[in-house]
Amino acid sequence: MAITPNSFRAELNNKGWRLTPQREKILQVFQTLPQGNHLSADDLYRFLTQRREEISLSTVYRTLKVMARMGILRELELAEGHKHYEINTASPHHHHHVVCIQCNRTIEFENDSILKQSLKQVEKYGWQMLDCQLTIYGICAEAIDRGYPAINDANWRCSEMRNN
Amino acid sequence: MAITPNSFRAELNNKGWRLTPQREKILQVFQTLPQGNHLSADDLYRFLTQRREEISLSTVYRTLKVMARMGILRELELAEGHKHYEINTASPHHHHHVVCIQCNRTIEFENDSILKQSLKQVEKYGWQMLDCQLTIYGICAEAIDRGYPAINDANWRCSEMRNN
DNA sequence: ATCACTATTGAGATTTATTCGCATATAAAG
DNA sequence: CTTTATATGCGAATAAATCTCAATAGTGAT
Repeated sequence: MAITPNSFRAELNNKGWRLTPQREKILQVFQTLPQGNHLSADDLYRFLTQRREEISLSTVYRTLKVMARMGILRELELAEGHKHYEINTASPHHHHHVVCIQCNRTIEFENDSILKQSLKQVEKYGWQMLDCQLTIYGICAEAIDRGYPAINDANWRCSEMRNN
Repeated sequence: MAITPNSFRAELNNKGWRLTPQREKILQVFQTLPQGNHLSADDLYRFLTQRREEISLSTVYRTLKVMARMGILRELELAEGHKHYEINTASPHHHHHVVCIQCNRTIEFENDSILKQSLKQVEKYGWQMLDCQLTIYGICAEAIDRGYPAINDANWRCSEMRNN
């Protein structure tokens, strides 16, 4: 099931696109990235150039976009103001994020039921799913201690949970 | 439960901030926005200036940020390259998005169980939730017809759903 | 293997969204 | 009414991402 250079080439060619050394390198980086790490375009560019790989920043951006469109990478919108990317694995390693908007800390968690519900949702419309991301924005315990109480507290009770 | 100018002021003052005419106007715009609409900073700026309201683009950006941090607005990351904002209502009108990465079309859907699961998740860590967003990226039926098959098709079967 | 075709690359300029700096204005609290 | 710190407006400054275009190089066909 895991993508290989050859299946990557096949998928690219299938759309009239090409496998280049740059694209292969980028795939390789993401595949060897420890579980839970994600890179920005700039992170990736620095990483590759430090390894003396020949690649330009433009190509990094272009390749990230292509791979996200193919569903190979997940484009994450955390709280830093720029995008991060990681390998888009299907269940069981598919995960979601909790982000503290005060300190930018992120926690990952897995939840297969969200994946299932998402799939059901898109199939209802006849779409194809590339990725689904549940991102929870909140305030971490430490930030609360430092005096950042959120206001919306009581609002976040589902109707069902409210009457108790 | 709905926020009023007065409760808005109270929440702002509570943090040492102020209710200004600009902030009140912005709240009002979002509150009267038809369900399902979302605005970019620029949309909002144009809308207000067309109504001859006195406000600067900087203030629009600043206010959107403040209100998102307070949990009053949801900051949406759809597929257009810039952020969109909408009122952040709790259940039952809380909704999520399906986005076509080819044509940028978005569909909303409601799902209370996602809200509940998110809440459970953050409480586990002792955090406060401001917002949770499930965003599903995919390819709409029309785009598939026009020849944009996604590659990841078979990957998106949960282990459970695979063996049938 | 070679060819022709067209996608891709690299480098730098450019665009677009968003933030910043600072002087002025103005809510809020006493 | 005064004080004080926050908020505003304007334009300049950043930062991320995209575009331009000539040169390069995968691909499929011959």
